[in-house]
Amino acid sequence: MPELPEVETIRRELEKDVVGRKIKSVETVGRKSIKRQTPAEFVSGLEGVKITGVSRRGKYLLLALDSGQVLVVHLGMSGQLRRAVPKDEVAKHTHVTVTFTQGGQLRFVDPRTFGEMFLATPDEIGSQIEELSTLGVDPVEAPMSWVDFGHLLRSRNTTLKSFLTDQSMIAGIGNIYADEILFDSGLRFDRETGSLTTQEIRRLYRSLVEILHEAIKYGGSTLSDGQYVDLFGKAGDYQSHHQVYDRENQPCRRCRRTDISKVKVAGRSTYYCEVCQV
DNA sequence: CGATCTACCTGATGGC
DNA sequence: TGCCATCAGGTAGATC
Repeated sequence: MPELPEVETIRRELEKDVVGRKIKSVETVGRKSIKRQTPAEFVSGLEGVKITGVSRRGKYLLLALDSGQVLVVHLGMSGQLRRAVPKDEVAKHTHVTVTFTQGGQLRFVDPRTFGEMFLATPDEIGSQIEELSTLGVDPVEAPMSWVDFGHLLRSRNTTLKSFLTDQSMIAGIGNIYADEILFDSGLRFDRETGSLTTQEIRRLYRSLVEILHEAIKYGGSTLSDGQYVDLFGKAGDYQSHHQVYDRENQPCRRCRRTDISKVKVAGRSTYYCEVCQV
């Protein structure tokens, strides 16, 4: 579900809304979302602790705590963080409920349970925890030069889509934004990383940064299943700006001559325009 | 190293 | 109406 733009939308809201709050109590249900430590360890690491900041690396949210630990949140395919008050109805698949001393709650809801929450130290995040320590550059938090991007691109011998969605290269791009970025740059998903001209590299990097920023501006993408919503349950708006994703057999908005194609690559859908992307 | 498939889950949707 | 197959924003691990 959520890729960089959706996670960044939530990060910005958390920054305004939960930083400075103190955690009174934490309730976990089962351990579908708490996989790396016992629920008791998780709960005791949070109770009485204050949230001091919220950052993001790729699709990971990092809530800094005044205990020195970090609350790491990954939303997986279907995870949601939702602000609530205790009397609000508890949604199905609510696995973690954090209650603040000043009132109000933060709830983690995740039907498919691919998401998770855990506590770690900054040290562990930097060196021990594989997924985080091997994460590539975040293109919104730490943009690089297109020249460096070119070096990174050439360090791998694969297709553009597989490069873009490789979290150890560029952090945060998933299936939707890879397709949108490739369309915007006029490049096919199956072009080899080593085949790009200097101009194409520059165009790809410019599209990458632009698309992600545009998507953040519109609050991310909410597809027809309505799964992605922000902290307050609000859907994103960027889906109406999609040029290719989920637009199979609809006319290309650029050339207007062709219908958008959809193919399966390594089990995932890929949308593209046969005419506009070469 | 790189490509592909599987598994982890629940729920929505479409065909018959 | 039910039943079955297929699909879904992610990631890790096995296999070739």
